[in-house]
Amino acid sequence: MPKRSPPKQSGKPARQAVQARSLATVEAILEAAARILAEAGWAALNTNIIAKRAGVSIGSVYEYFPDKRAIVDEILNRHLARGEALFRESANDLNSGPQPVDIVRVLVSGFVTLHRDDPHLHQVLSSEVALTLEQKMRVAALRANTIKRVALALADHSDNPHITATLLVDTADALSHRWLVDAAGTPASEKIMTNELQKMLYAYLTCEP
Amino acid sequence: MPKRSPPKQSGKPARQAVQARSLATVEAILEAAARILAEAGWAALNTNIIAKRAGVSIGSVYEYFPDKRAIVDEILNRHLARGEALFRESANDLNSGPQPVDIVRVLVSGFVTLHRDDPHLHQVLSSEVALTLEQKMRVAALRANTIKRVALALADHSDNPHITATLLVDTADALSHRWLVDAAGTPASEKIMTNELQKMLYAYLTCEP
DNA sequence: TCTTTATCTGAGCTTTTGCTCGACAATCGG
DNA sequence: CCGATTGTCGAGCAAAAGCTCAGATAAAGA
Repeated sequence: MPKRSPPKQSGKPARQAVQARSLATVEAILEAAARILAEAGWAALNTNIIAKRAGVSIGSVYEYFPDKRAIVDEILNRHLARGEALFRESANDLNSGPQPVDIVRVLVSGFVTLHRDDPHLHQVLSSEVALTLEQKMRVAALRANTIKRVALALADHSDNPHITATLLVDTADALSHRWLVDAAGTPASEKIMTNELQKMLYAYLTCEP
Repeated sequence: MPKRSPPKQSGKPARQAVQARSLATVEAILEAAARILAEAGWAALNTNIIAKRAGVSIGSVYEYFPDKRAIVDEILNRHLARGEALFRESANDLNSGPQPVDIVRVLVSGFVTLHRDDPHLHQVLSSEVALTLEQKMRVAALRANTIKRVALALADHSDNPHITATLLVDTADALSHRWLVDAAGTPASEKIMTNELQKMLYAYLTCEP
């Protein structure tokens, strides 16, 4: 007869934390994994190291995560969730018929906020960790929604809002990513560059050829 | 007494191909590795698979490459070499006091050419394979040189050529990468987007606030 | 307090995979 | 044509890393 009721019978179901200490264990595991990734990269990440750094045993890791990938997935999911939340907040700032300056400012400051968070970790996540199909679709959906929302705000300022919005969004995302994430450690002149980025997007929006 | 003279004594020196058939073996190995990366990603790449797909034995792989990483390094080095060659060619197009339109056109078409080559492979290389410090420095140097060259051409068209050139280069690189590499398989409207990209860069260069 | 449930432990099993090595085959030089 | 050199082969070794499990400990419940 089975000795334990809830844990697992043959390698599958992960335990759901209920007591406070187990909650802390889960967080310690996630934090340890994130720090190892940020400091040493994906190649250095293994479950034994995670357990040691989190101050728990390897067994505990597998009580809460079915496998190694699930740990990284949770880190990734939390980042995506922050992006989605930030999108919802920023969308409000585009409600009352904003002018080009406002649109550009909201867009750039939004991506800067997103990319300022734990740059080393996200550098590794974006350049060393392969996303699952589901995660790729979630990223694509967030991008599509952002473009759609910006296109709406651009209705009076462009004769092809969707294309214009695509340029604005992709540029703000890619450049803030490059300066804040890829160049993490080269603080250079974040202020100057983001300011210049706004100038470029504004020029694109307002200048007639 | 040692049986073989050149091969290796204790695991280090890789053989240098001299006969035609061994040259073909090396190319087959590199091609197989590239195809596996492009089709299945870094996680699916192992030396036994590479050998099988290349139609050679695992022993042959280690005759020409000291370890697995060296195979990927060679693929990476060839791509970097193409980028550097393309830079030298394009630099010539910026010699005779080019106008903003010319500068933008050369820049965008250069990055488009670079990113059109084997998009799936390079998507994996840029999002799953960790670069060595040396490779990162080589990429940084190429970027710095490109910016410097563009800044020179901009001398008469900007009061801060270096900052302006940084925006132009990083934007052209990042956006063409996103549309041609990340979105590989979504051919969408490459023509339209790169055209719009040129419009944006041109507006930034020529419009006064 | 005593039972039950929740959580934690870590030695070690198992699988994966990078890589070696001794033998064999092809090509070349003279 | 016949050594010498270059190139090929693939079973299997060894290390790394993912993961399991039986039992110990802590908290909750009665």
